[in-house]
Amino acid sequence: MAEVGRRAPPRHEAELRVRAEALAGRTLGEIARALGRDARAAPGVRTKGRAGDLVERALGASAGSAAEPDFPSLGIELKTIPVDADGRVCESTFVCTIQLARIADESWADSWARRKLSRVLWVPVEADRPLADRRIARPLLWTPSPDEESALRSDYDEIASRIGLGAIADLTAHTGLYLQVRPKAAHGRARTSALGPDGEPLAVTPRGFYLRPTFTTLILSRYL
Amino acid sequence: MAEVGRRAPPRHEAELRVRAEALAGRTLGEIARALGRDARAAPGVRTKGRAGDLVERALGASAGSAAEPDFPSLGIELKTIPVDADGRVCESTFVCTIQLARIADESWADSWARRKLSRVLWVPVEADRPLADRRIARPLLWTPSPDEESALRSDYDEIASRIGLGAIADLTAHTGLYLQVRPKAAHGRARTSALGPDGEPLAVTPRGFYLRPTFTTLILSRYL
DNA sequence: ACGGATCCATCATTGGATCCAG
DNA sequence: CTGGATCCAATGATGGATCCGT
Repeated sequence: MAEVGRRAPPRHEAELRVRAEALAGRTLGEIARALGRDARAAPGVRTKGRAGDLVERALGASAGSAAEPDFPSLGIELKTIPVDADGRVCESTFVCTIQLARIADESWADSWARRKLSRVLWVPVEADRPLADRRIARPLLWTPSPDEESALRSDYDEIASRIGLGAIADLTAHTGLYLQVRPKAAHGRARTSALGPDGEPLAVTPRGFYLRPTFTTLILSRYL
Repeated sequence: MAEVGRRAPPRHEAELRVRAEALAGRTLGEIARALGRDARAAPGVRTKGRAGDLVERALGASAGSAAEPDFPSLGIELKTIPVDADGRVCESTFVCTIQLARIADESWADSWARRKLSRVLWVPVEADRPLADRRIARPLLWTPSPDEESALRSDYDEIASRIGLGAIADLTAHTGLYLQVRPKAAHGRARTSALGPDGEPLAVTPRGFYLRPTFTTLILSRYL
C-alpha cells in the first residue's frame, strides 16, 4: 500500500525512466498538487530540501538513508540539482555524511560515497524563484565514466587519508578537485566523534562529501 | 528565562514543597489552564504520559533524562502515580530504562535505578476519568527507609545478575518482590543491544525497571 | 565564487506512563 | 490482576539541500 502523498516505488528502471521523463517541463507546484500536497512556503520559512522531497514522492523514492539509495531495489540514487534559466548549475551537491571515526578503515571501493554515486538520477530544477514556480528540466540517469570515477577516487583517497591521519581540524573545503568536504549539520553546535592524531576521540563539526559545481556541470553537459 | 508553559525551577526544596502542596485538590484541567495549555484530549487519542508532563511543567521540573533527575539541583525525581477514588494505587510505576549491555558492571550503589529512587516527589493523580477532570491528592516527598532500600537492592541484584549471565531472554516480570522488569518501548519492533550467555551481542526488546503497586502502596500509606 | 554555516521535514529515540487480553 | 504491549509529546539525529558573508 502506497503512503499518502507518495507514489508506489517503480518496479524496474524503465518505469523510473518513464516517470522521470514525465516530470520534465512541469513545475513543483503542479507536482505537489498531483500528490495532494502544497508547494507554497509559509512567510519567512525557507524551502531548503523541499524540492528534493517533492521529487522523491513524485517518483516513488523511499525516504532514503545512509545505507541505502533512494531506490534500493534498483540501486539508484536520486539528486535534484538547482540550475539557472540557462541550465547552468547553481550549487554544489551534497553526497553523504562522512563517518569521521571510521573512514580510515574504508577504501573508496566500499565507501558510502562511491555507492551513492555509482548510479544517479539527476533531476535539474530551476532555482531563484518561488518553490511552486520552479520548473523541472530533463532528468538524466548517470553512471560515472572510468575517468570520472578515477577522479573521484583520487579526491576521496586524499581526503580519507588526511582524516585517517587525524588532521580533520586542518581539512577545509579547498581540498579535492571535484569531491570536497564541507560542514553538514543543522546548526553550529552539532558535534560528532572523530579521531585525533594519536587516535584520541575528538568532538568536531559533522562533515559531508559534496560535489563541486564544475563536476556536476560536466555531467549535465552530456545533454548540451 | 522560563520556557512558555513551564514554571521556573524551584530554587530549593522548601520552594518545591510549597508548590507541590499547592497542587493538592486541584484538577489537571485547572493546572493546564494556569499554564496556558489544554488538558483536553482529541477524540481517539490516548493521554498516557500527559498527566506527568503537566505536573512537571507546573512544578518547574526539567524535561528529564536518564542521567539526571527532574530537579537536578535538588536531586529529586518527580513521579505522578495513578490512584482510584479511595486513594489506592492503580498501576505499577516506571523507574528507568535498563542498559542491558552494561548492567553486569554496575552495582546497585551506582545504578540509575538507585539514583532515581533515592529521593522522589510522589504526586497521586486520580485515574479513570477524563484527563482534565483528574484531581491531584496530597504529594509526598520520600526517601527509602533502610528496609525499603534493602528490599529494592535485593530485587535489583537478582535481576542484574541474571541479565549479567546473559539470561535476559528468560527474565520475565515475575522476578522481583517490589522491583520488576518489563518491556519499555514505543512498539513491538523496537530493539536494543544486550549480551547473550557467551557475551555475544543480542538484539532484544528494550526493558525498564518498574515498581510493583504493592510497593508504592506501602509508600503512600505513610499518610493513611 | 565558494567555503562555512545553516534551514526544513521526517524518522528515531527517550521520558512521560497506561492499556488490555488472558 | 498483572505481564507484556503499547501510546503521546518532546527532543535529537538524519536526509533533503540552500544561504550568504567575504
